[in-house]
Amino acid sequence: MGSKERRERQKESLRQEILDAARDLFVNEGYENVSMRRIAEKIEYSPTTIYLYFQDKSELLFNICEETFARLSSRLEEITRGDEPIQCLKKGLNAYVEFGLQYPNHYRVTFINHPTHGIDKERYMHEGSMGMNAYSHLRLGVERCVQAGLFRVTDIDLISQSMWAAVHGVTAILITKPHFPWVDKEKMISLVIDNIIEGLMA
Amino acid sequence: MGSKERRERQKESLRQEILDAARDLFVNEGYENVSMRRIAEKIEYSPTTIYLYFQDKSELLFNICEETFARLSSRLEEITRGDEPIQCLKKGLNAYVEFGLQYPNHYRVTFINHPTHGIDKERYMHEGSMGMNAYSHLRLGVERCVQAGLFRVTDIDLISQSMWAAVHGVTAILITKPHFPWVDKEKMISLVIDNIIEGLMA
DNA sequence: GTAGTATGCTTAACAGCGTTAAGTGAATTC
DNA sequence: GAATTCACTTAACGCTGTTAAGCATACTAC
Repeated sequence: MGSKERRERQKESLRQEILDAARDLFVNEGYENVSMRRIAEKIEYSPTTIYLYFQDKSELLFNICEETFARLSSRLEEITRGDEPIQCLKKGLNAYVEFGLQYPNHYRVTFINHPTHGIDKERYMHEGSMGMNAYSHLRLGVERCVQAGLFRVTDIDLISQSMWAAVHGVTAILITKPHFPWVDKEKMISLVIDNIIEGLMA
Repeated sequence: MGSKERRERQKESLRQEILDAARDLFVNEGYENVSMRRIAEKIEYSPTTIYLYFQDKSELLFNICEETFARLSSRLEEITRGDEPIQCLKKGLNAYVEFGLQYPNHYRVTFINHPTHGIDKERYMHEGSMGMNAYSHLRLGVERCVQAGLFRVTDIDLISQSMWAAVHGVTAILITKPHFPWVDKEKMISLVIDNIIEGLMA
């Protein structure tokens, strides 16, 4: 009796269809500018159908973000496999920024926008989430530099967090202020990364 | 015939009342979580009355932010009047972060949240705005360091922008991710600022 | 002093939002 | 063939920012 499995497959396929439609709209128009009704229209179902597959709008987004940040995570993993720890770290930080600029709406939602008074403050960036996964790659890169005795500071988490803050700053500000008269985006990214690492080296 | 002036004063006073109510709500609960109806309730007028004094919700916020960032600007001005250019710069950057953490909702709205597809992308941070004013103070501090020959890079705007990006990063991430297990917020702020300046010095 | 107008505010409504309760028609089970 | 389950829809709730229209009060002019 394969009918049960067939129906299972159909359900899964609609679930994916919803996710695809939502991703497309979120990425191109931004989370806040996309309504459940518009997603429903795109897949040609009624709005309420979505709620049979996802708890609410934010869960849609969460799934899409985890998926995207899994890609960042594996990208970072490749990079940090290199030999020279300082160069790896630089490349990793650079990849982080480039990734954010490549998926500004994902980045916006995951790292820039409101936890405000919401419940799901800890939905993203908790133990085991893809965002945390990416952070742990950065941490590993820092650890290697510290263990090689390359830095004047030795608190690995302190360093990692300050680096994250700095690269987040470049990424976020370039995304949220695209009309500011930036001298040269690439130069600025490099300068931030170089300075923060240069400043750490003895 | 002072009646016209009296009415003028009354209008101005209600305008302020609206602004005060809106500021209080925005700062304590966040822009997105406050409705026009709630502001109206607080001042005991009908919601539509607000529209006789302000074009829309975003204009309310804009006025409040300009007001707040004027304070940041003057705070920075005091600081950057000091003698030792590097110390001034450090203090200025520190003051920037502290200010952001002191008024997280103002900061959020002005520097963190969506321009998305809106019209008023250039409402904040344009020539003559208080945000830009604050930036120009930072720029002045950098200029003094460059002219004193203290930095290995000499492009003043490039340096200023990379510094802004870095301190924005710390500020923003501490505001938006308050539940992340930060090692020590103050230490992280210091490390970012120290590193970025250390990295620039020859 | 009264008619006419301008001012300041309110009531009612529009079009949209996320979300839920109730209902419907077809497929599956017994 | 009847009962039940399943996938989905229709209608609605309560909220949002915002606008159009209306209604008193205060001011102006004759």
